[in-house]
Amino acid sequence: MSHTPGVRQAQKQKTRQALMDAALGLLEEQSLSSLGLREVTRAVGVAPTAFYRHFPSVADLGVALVEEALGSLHPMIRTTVSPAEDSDERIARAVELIAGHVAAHPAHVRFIARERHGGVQPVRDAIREQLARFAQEVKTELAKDPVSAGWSDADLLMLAGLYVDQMLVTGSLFLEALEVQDDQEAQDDHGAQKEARRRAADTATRQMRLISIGRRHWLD
Amino acid sequence: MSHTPGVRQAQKQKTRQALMDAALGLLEEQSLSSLGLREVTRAVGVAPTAFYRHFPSVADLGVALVEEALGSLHPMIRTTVSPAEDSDERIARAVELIAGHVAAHPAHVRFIARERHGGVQPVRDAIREQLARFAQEVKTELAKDPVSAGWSDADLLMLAGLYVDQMLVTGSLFLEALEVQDDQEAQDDHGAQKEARRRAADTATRQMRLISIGRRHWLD
DNA sequence: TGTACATCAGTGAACGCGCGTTCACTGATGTAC
DNA sequence: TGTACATCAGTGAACGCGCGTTCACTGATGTAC
Repeated sequence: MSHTPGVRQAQKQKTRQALMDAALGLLEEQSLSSLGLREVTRAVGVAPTAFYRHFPSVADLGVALVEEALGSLHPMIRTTVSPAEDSDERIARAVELIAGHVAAHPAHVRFIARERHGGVQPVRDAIREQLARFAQEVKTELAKDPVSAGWSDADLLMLAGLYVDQMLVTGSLFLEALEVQDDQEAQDDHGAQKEARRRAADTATRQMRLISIGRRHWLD
Repeated sequence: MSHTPGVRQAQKQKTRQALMDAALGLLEEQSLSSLGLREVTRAVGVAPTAFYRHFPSVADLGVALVEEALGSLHPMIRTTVSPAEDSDERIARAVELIAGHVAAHPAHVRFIARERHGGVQPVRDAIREQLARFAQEVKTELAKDPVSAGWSDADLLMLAGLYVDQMLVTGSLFLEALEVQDDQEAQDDHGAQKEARRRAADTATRQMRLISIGRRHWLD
């Protein structure tokens, strides 16, 4: 190859990803500010000192995790909020999308919920920045909707923020529903977890519907 | 005195409170799962072993802090949500009340925001329980309002949950506004912090107003 | 294609340090008579 | 009121342990010619 080494870089990237994956796993039951560097390297199976080849500190690994957890969500936001024919249908689609994302990446969602107000400032800042970007993107989509005719910029951003916060609240709600199964350890076979998930979806749907109604009558 | 010792119990209570106060102070810049027992006793000026006379572990101190932070808020909730003449006036009162509470007890508010999804399960559980109580109390007050005529129980609880979540979102918003001052270190004397607080109040007011509008048109 | 040198991801020993917890103790406060 | 004994909040020494970070190293991969 011309200039990109190949094998060596690929192996490095693999180890780096293994460190992030191991950290994310360990963070299911503790917060970043108590996560140890040795804990992470032990879980991966490399020497503690290898950590420094990839991150200056655990906090920097945390910032990388924020990017991984939220970076890929921007395109999804765009398509979800964009104007649709029926409001109820769009809400149902958004709730299902959040439910699916939480089911597919529970550890990422938990990490963001936990560290958004957590004890590590660079990570809090990275999350705040990503959420602000989300709000701007949602605002841009909302502005395209005919329903937003006559809305001030400040009001559009206010509503976008409400949607972003509500997205996180809904994510946490589904996360709690996922934890129901762990509690009962398969002794109840007709699905208390499914029931919890259904109730979470129901609550989230109604809340979004109420916000949507408020939106339609905002300029009355 | 008859059966209550007095001096000894009072001194014990004083030390216990000092431990809680010191912990709350230390928790401004870290999360509970990384707070050390020795750190807390050092801040108070007692021997590490004295800690065990008051709490079995740091997690139990955390649960006591949840009680301290949220226990006294229940009466406030009741009077704030209860039916009022004018909706906008009630919203303004609620936002001011939250702003005042955050200004008076920032460390308590930060602690709740941080540990609600934090790494210490007993503390998460204690917070969840208190918030569920809030939701029930809000629901009871909402039910008394003529606006709620025809609402199902599930819808009332859904709205109560939305209000409780919004209360926490607003609290966090004011908390962020408080941190603006620290960043600039008095080099800007015409109050960037006051401006941030005003914008937080403005956003919170508009969001609550939108929810309130959605509420009024829920049964349309 | 083959060789000689450079790079650098991962190693392993070593360090000083603060941690949580144990234990027997002390001495002021509380209780019984 | 005075005395003798019980209680118990706070002490201080000691322990074994895992932590983050340093350093010189090794050996596979990459590069120059």
